[in-house]
Amino acid sequence: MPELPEVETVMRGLRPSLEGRVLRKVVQRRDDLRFPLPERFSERLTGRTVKRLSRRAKYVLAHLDDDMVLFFHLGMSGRVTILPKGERPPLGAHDHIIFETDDDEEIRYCDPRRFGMMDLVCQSELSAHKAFRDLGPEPLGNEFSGPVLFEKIKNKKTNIKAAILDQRVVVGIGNIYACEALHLSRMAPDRIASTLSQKEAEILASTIRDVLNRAIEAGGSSLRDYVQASGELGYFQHSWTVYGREGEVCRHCPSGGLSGQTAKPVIQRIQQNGRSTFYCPECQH
DNA sequence: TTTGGGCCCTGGCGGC
DNA sequence: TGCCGCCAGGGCCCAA
Repeated sequence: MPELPEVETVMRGLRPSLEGRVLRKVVQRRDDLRFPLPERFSERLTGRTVKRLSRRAKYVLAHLDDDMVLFFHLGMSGRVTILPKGERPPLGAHDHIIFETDDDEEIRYCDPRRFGMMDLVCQSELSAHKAFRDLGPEPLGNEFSGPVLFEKIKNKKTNIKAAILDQRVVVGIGNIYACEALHLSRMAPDRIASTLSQKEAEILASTIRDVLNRAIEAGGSSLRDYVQASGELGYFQHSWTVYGREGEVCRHCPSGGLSGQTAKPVIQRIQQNGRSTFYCPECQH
C-alpha cells in the first residue's frame, strides 16, 4: 500500500513520461474513484502541458500550463503503469483513467479498491484544499526534526503509533513504516506520545527519515497490489524488520532476548486504532 | 480541541 | 468446487 516512498517512486517514474509533455487524450472510464471526479475532467485536461511533477505527503501533483494542478492519491491499491509506444494491452476492469501523451505513451491509473482519489484544482487554491490544508511537515525536508516532532506530540494523549500516523504531525507515514520506525527506534507502539522525551523524539525522527530514505533507495515497498510507475516491483519489503513478521524471531534482539531468557523473542501482532501493529515486546519499550 | 471508532471498497484468503 | 465472512488500510466524518 503506497506510503511516502512508494508515492515518491511513482512520481519519479512518471517524470520522464509526463514533464514537458502534452496530454493529447484523457479517457475517464467512470465518474468517481473514492470521491467524484471533477466536472468535465477529461475535457479540462486534454491539450494541457504538464510543466512539472511533484509530491506532497502521499499525493502526486502534476502542475499544468494553465495554472491548474492535477493531483492523485493511490489509496490502498492504486498503481500507475506507463505503456510505451505500440504497447496497448486490453484495458482492465480497474483501469479508471488513461492519459495519452504527445509522445505516444499511455499512462494508466488503476485502482481495484477505489480508495484512491484524483482532483483538479487551481494552483492558488491548492494549499487551502482539504487534502492539503492541515498537512504536517515533510519528513525528509528541513522542516522536520526531533524538536519539531517533540513539539507536535508533547501534549498528545494518544499512543505514539497513532501520533506518527497522524498526517498533521508528519506526513507520508502509513501503517508499515510506522511499525518499522518504532521497531528500529525500540519504542513500544502503545507508549503515550506525550511520554517521549526530547531525546527519544530525536531518535524517532531520525529513524523515520532513515527508514523512508532507505525505502526510496530500494524503489519503494511492494505488496500484492502495488507496482511502480514503470511496472517494476519495488523490493524494500525484503528489508522489513517487523511488519508482517508475526511469530518470527526478532532480528534486533540478541539470541535469547535482551532479558537473557532462553526462548528467542518473537514479533507479536496487536490491534491499535483498528490497524494491525507488529512489534517486539522484548526490545520495544 | 482532542481522540477514537465507523465507514467506504473490493480482492485475496481461509474455513467449511 | 463454491460459498461465506473476515481482513487489509488512508482519510473523512461524527460522536463523546
